[in-house]
Amino acid sequence: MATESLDLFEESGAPQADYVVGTVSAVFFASNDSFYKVMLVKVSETSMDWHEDEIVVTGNFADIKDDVTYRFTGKRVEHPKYGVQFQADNYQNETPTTRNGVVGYLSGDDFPGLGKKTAEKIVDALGTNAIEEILNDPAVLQPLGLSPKVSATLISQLQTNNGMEQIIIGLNGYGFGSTLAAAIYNRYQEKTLDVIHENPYQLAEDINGVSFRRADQIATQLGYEADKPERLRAGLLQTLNDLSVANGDTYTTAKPLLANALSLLENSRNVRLDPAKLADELLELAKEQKVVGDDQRIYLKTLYDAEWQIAENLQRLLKADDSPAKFNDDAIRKQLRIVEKQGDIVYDESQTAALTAAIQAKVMLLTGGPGTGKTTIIRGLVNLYARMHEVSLDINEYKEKPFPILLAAPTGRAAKRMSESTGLPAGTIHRLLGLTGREDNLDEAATNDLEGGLLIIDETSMVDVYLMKTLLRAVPVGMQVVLVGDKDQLPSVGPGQVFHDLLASDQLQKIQLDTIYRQEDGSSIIPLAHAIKSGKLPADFTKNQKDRSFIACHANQVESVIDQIVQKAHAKGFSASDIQVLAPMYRGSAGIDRLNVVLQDILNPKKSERTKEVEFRNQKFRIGDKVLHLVNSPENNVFNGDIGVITGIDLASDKHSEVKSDQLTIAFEQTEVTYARNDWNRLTLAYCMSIHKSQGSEFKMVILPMVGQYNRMLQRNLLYTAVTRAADMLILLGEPRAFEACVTSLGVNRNTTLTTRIQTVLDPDGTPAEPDEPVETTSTVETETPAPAAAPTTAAVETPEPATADGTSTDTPEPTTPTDYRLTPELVLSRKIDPMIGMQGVSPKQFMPSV
DNA sequence: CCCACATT
Repeated sequence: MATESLDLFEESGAPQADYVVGTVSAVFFASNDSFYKVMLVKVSETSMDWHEDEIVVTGNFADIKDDVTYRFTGKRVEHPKYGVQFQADNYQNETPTTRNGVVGYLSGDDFPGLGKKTAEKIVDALGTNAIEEILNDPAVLQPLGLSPKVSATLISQLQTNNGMEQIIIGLNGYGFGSTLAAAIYNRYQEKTLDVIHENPYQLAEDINGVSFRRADQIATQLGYEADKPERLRAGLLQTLNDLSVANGDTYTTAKPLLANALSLLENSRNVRLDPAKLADELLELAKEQKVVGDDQRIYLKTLYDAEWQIAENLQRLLKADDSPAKFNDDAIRKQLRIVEKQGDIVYDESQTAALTAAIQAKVMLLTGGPGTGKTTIIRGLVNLYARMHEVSLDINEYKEKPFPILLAAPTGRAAKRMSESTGLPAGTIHRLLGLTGREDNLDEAATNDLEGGLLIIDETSMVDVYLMKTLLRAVPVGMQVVLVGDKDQLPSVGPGQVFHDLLASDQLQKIQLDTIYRQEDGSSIIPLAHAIKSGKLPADFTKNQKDRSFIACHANQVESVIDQIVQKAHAKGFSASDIQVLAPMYRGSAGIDRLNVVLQDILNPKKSERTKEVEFRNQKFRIGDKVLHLVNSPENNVFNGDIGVITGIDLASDKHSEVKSDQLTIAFEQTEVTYARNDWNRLTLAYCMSIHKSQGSEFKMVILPMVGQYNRMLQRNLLYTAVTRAADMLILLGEPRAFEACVTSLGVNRNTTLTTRIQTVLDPDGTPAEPDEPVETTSTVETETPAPAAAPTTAAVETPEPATADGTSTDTPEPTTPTDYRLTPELVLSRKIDPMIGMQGVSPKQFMPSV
């Protein structure tokens, strides 16, 4: 057999990769949901300067056998915790090609009943490529007179060993590249090709990254007819996903769903389909429990359940008798004074009220804009908790037992900030729960049970419904939960607007922080932010202020105006790290990519022909460039969104170079990291960055262009987020109409029903609010918190009337069980519920695009 | 059109 190369994974971008040849003597770790493995390899040959027998090899490997010799290619890395490792990006089965090798392989453990003698006989007859010969045509064994049993074992074992390769070849035939092929194989294993033949649309349903259209192309190859029910259902699911999840909504309605699905199904095959059949398949999906209809709304089942489960888990935590220890206010104040003394801080009345409420609450929402002291409250709460409960905050004392306070955030960066501000360990929510971030289905994913007394989540506005459901499910009764966030920031990447909806439900205790502590009086940036929040630009918007100015220009002038501003600022002593240009999108003449090129030329020009420079994906990197790190690398203490400066470029082609591949060295605030060329996709120029990426950072001077070109990005919370990144100076430029468009178009406009679910579960007697006409919901919240003028107001601590702050809400009747709303097959079949899920009085004809 | 999460 020829050397087997799975060639399944991304090939190395490095000019020359190192290699290690050897056998796997132990597997230290094998991921459940990917091919990732950490293995100990007995080295027989290597290109590296390595004098030990064994080395730890990491990477993605499929079918590792302990008696097979592999050739791993990749690079040597230094893991901060585990020392030297070999990071393989490719590997091959070094299948024997010599006579002895083949004989050894065939007489090995893989082939029971086949001894050395028989193996020699086979090789003598068929040659050193005997394995390939047998696989091509098992009949070649016949003349050898092997026992039928031995011969059958031999053939089937060889086929199994090569099955994976066959499947990968099959997947390649359908046009799947290495990454997707690995994901598909991982999901179906040896059944992969059967699944695809049976129903190619299964791929679209199960595999992230396979769309309906992709599956439909395969189905066409396989001769699937256009009106097959599987096809119609797949089109409906894809459309449901496009209309809800992709927009951040948790549901859609029948009319757009059927109309869009019909056009998707018809256009991708250029056929006409019967809308009635499509409506039938929608009902079928409901019976299969893949979608749920509720009133006029249609949900993906997982999203429907997630909303209910968030509400139910909140109820579980709030209703529990196991209430947090009761303290009297005097005792709290006494301890608070000690905390103040130790922290060299004085809490004002609103902060004292906030801390006093939070220390006793089962579930507490804490919201406020930038500079309103959320971090101060978190730090104070941690210390107050330790004093009230007489627990130590020294993690060294918790070698055996769990730390009583859990701190987590949805992003690595926010977690790092949390850890820095409290001096306590903090991590991502995923890590807290033991999730890998690649789970197909958070329902099936096993999560850690949380232990401890207090859980604080920061940046809660970035948590989507799936993650919130999974998080709350893991919280034990009696653990206090404090959710901190800024409801006016950008919503989560995933579906829902959980933090907004929790606040809007009015069923949970909340603290609204309004007092601005961070900026001195006379600032006009914070009042601007508040004006934006309330939906209008201030009258002085275009007038220049001490800390803010506006320059009107058209999209094609943005480049030159920014050029001039930055030249001046640079001359005045602002460094590249002080100045941050923010923009909503990458493309276009006023997009991030273009502006980065312009800014790089001003702030870090190529000074001479000899200036070192490397090129990567249309970007040039030079020493001194400001760059953005795009993924989490906790082992280096560098996180998605961190900004650094290139301090070194080492070219492999340099005469004196000691490196084997080109390397960049980047200095971050606390650490310096070296990147081989393979890792450069983790970097991008950062003179201009997306507003989304800037969330959670602050800059001395923010330069913010806004033009009609950004069209659908022009939203209120986007502008709010950008403006609130500026600590000292804000320079706005562009088209006044674009800024107007931002404030008038509501950022928070996702269609969700979480608010209603919470109200139903926590306050079943209350007036059932009709869900969640987004405009109404938002205005409700805003009237509660009248946008303050520049004058600071106090924090409002609200305890909802029917809620359970004192843990004695036993008079609350049992909540209406959500099951009543669910469209189960039983209900459909028993005709207790009209299965037409909100389509009453609507004939499918109405969904037809008018021809 | 923008966006997060991970493994010994």
